[in-house]
Amino acid sequence: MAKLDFSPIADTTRRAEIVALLRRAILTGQLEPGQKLNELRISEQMRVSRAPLREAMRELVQEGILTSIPYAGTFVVDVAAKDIVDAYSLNKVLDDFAIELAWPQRDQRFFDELDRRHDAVKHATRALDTTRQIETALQLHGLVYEWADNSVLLETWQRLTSRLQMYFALHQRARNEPVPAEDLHETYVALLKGKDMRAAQRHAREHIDNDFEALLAYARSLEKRASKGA
Amino acid sequence: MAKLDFSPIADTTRRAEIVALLRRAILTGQLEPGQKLNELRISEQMRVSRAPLREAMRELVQEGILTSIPYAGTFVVDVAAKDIVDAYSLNKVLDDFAIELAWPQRDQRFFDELDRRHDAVKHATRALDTTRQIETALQLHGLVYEWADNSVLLETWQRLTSRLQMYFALHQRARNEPVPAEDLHETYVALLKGKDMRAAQRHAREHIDNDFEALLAYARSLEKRASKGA
DNA sequence: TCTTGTTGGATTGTCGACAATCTGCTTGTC
DNA sequence: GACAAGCAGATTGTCGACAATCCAACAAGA
Repeated sequence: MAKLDFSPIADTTRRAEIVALLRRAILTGQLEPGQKLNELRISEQMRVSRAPLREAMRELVQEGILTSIPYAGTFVVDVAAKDIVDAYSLNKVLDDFAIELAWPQRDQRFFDELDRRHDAVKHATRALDTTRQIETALQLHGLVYEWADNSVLLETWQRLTSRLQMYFALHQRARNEPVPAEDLHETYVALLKGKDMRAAQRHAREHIDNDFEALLAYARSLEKRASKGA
Repeated sequence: MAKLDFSPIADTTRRAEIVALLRRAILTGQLEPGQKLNELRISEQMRVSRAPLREAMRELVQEGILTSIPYAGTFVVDVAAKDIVDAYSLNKVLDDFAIELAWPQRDQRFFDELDRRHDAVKHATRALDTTRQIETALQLHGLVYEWADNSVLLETWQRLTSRLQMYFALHQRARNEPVPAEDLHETYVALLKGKDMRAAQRHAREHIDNDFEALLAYARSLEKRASKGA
């Protein structure tokens, strides 16, 4: 018999597709923070009834990218500078842990996948596709989590990723400048292939700090604007 | 004007109440792992239509204590030994981080609340109310997370707590033995009041390891039973 | 006997309509 | 003009019914 791995077939429910559509819209910044989601309008646009739409929204509320106030509406979460600080400081701790767990598990498949994802980042960078660049960069960093073989950790990371992606997307849209042509992940990938785990962890922390500084500045500007508006 | 803090008024939607009811049933072990939730039956029992029930179930799926398979049903999550190991190893890392963040924030209110929650544990222990004992013990440990002033960390802890509570409840129900009369949290509370943060962190890790050993033994027995049944 | 197709019942997914609630405006009163 | 009461429109929450899907039992054929 031929050796062939079938992957699970596509999601068949409307609900799942709606979740994917909404998530994408939020994470790419098409839906802005604080914006209200009108159920009737969205359900008509998607040619779907409100039932599966509402169920999808409940999922995204629990995922942390929507918030719901009974009888008032469901909104895209507001991004405060504090949230970004919180997410990043936790991310540092988790990255440390993930690298530690994944380290002894590294194998040829890990290295191959590392290169594949790194290539994806480089490709998106060359294509000046910022949205895709953010997505692929996060997927690159997610590899150690997938290899850590800890389902709860992976799940936690995925939740965190949603927010980070949203923050990055907003940041990029706001600055609206060309993406950095140089490749910031070269060292990260090299260290993950190397023999010094501590060095890899240290680099990850610093790498995170770099991204973080730029994002935080943006977050602060957001808050200033908000307080002026109020 | 009198200084008075009003707490938010009760949840007004059926959905929220259903979520609370189901969560409680799952976390106390009234609904067993792997058990299927029949929508029609539950909605009739609760005298509620399926719409809010389904929305509530979506929330609990995202919360990680239910799993859903399209057109097949929604089930209470199965507990595998690996899951418990994963949850506990992550919990250790998070506890470390939480204590570190909360440490400089400790104030009189913190110490008062620490004592209050400790008393609650002791009370539940004396009353031989195992369910309540688990609940209060987790709330005691949650205090450092609340004081850490990191919303993402707190949220992560709360998700983790659901599972831990479920594991503990199942463990207790399975063993069905009287709860330990002695108080295991005395040292923990004392160290959190003291001056040596490292010592507190170390103790938390060891404390976790203790609970973990007992739980893991139970989890292994669960798996044995499952493989026999299959 | 094993495999394959069919069929009926049960359950989940989706829909359209109705009820409950909120919000902003208008109206009336002082 | 200021303020409270009440009304109208819009939106969310809930309901009951229908459609799509799955599963187990059974039948038919090799």
